[in-house]
Amino acid sequence: MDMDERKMRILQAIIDDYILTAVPVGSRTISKKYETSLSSATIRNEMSDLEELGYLAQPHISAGRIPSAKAYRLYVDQLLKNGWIRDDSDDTMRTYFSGRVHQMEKIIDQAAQVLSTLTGYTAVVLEPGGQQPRIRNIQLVSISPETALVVLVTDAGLVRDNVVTIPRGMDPDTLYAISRTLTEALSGCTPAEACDRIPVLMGRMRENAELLQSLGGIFTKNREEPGHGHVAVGGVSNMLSYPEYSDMEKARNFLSLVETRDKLASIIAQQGDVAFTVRIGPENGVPEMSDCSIVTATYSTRSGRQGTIGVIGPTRMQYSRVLSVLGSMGQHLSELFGNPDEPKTK
Amino acid sequence: MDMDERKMRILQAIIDDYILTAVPVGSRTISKKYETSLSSATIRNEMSDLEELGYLAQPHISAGRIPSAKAYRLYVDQLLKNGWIRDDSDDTMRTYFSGRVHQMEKIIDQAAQVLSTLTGYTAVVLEPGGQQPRIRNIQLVSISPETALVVLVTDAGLVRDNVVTIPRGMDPDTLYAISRTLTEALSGCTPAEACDRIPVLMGRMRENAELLQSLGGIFTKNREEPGHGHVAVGGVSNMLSYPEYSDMEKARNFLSLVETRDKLASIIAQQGDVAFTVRIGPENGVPEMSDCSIVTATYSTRSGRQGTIGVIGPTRMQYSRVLSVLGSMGQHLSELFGNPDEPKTK
DNA sequence: TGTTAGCACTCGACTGTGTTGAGTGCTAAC
DNA sequence: GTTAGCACTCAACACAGTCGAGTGCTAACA
Repeated sequence: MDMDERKMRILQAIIDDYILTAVPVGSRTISKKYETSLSSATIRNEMSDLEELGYLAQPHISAGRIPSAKAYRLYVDQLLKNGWIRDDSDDTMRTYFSGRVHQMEKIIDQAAQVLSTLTGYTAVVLEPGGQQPRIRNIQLVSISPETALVVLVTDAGLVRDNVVTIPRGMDPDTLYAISRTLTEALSGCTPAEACDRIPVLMGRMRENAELLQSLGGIFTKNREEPGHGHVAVGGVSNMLSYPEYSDMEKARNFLSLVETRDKLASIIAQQGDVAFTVRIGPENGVPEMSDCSIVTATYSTRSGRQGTIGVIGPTRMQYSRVLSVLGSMGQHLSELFGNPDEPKTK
Repeated sequence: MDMDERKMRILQAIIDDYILTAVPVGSRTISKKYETSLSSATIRNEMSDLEELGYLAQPHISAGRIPSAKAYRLYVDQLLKNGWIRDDSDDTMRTYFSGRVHQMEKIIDQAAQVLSTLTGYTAVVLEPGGQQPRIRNIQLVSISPETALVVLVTDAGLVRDNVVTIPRGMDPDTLYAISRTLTEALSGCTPAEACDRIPVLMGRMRENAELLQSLGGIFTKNREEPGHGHVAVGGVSNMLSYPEYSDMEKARNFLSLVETRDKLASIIAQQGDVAFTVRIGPENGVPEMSDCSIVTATYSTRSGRQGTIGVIGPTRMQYSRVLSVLGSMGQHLSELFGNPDEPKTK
């Protein structure tokens, strides 16, 4: 027994209907709404075949069929092959971003917000990560007679601030001089490399050994932290409106998973550099999410670092819409981070 | 009819039992578990009186009584008057904070996490706000030939970064010189004041007019933003485990309220400078939270700016525990922000 | 050989009916 | 003022019956 074109059409109809209603779909429904030229009995036979092939499942004997993960996989693969429909959301995307925000974190927050309202599911946006960021500038800014803030500018525009103690009474000019020396010595390095160069610098700047030590600590910390950076989440409450989450226990598990950002980030983080990743149900490997699908896409910054955007929804999510919205958003973010417009000074 | 001491004891017992079980409590329960010297009939009479006084309510005629908001109010007022019990969590508090983190945002995130696990409810921590922050230092850090990052250090240690365009080819030393001038001119100002001084500076630094204009934009933006700063939330999933949220619609409303951080912040933000605020049920004025209680406390930074920490739970929350934990946390945070230890350089 | 009509069967969802038990209010006695 | 007793109420639960959507199978038809 093989998949012929008609079986394909029927499967498609079942998936479409199930995505819409979340109710097991029966043969009569298909025969009346989709394949009007065929009787329900014929559909029944075909459905029986489809079940044998593993594309359909029956919750119980006297209910309709629901698509299996395998069916969704087929569906999505076809969708990706044929090119998803790019809808108008691409044009309207920019209208969702209020004004011109230049802080990466804010943009990411907003992106998650927009994604979730546009899709109706839960959205996650990850700050660009991947390869180690490269230091571009180091500045020591005094904040009290004894402490200074270390501002680390990396090529992602990302700022990591940390406090170090400085010798009492060190004046701003000295701080600046040190900052310049440090920047010259370490710009272009990853935190890990910077850490290795500290001993070398120690020799050159003997008088500030203590300070350098502190800096070393900061670099190691940055290296150790897998650091998914900022993780923005939006539309968590959306999930509760889907019948698959009427079970409180499930909802709770989902929620607490989403709350632990680190875990969430490592689930979403996309490996490889394909445009889209679609993980359906059990494919995502997270037991708490065995009946969720995760769709991710990437965006990239000017310096080539990659960020991930993702949508989490029930397995019966509207894949085509989600893919389209994610595509647009990815492109939009890439633009936004790729060639930053001059700030709006009003 | 008046509240006598026995009525008080019975009311107390009812509240205690209801907080524990969330089940309407009947006269027999009280007579057996709390007031063993009285028969259920006597309790019944007293309960009838208490209902007339507005302290108890009956969900339906043949069920036990549940405490009204007024009862909780009495209960909490007494609790506050007698001084809440400081439990050991004060000592153990610091063990919950992993290592020594120096980034305010991280600390706040962790605080929300700790508060929610310690209480079992939803916790919210607000960055210090209140009066306008005062500028302490301004640094321009170049990030590309044409753009610079404006690092604003305020007395809260808070960093707000924004990007401005700079004249092409401006070298770091010039940037530093400008930074120094700016710092000297504006340190001690609030963003609003700084904004007003821009025109004056314009005269002095004619060659950098454009840059100053951009800075002005940043200041106004900071002024306009009511800016509750960072809002950390923890333990949202906790709420789903309480029977009062078994109703999906309610849970959804709660969740989406918590998701809109701005709204949440303005609800939590505590006015006045009392140590604790307890808003019970309808008292909090938020329709979506009419059956939640909100308990808040404050902490303060070295510079006297105030932040708020809060716990949101069902009306029948364990007020004494929550108050105690909030008290400890407030003190701990104040310590943390008040006299920052030297960073751990490993 | 594929399609269709018909029929028996299954089973979840819903409905209506008791039954139970926790709880109350009231009254009368202590 | 306290308590025992009694009638009453009402949510929760269990049980049985009905309904309807859906299936599988068989036989007839093109």
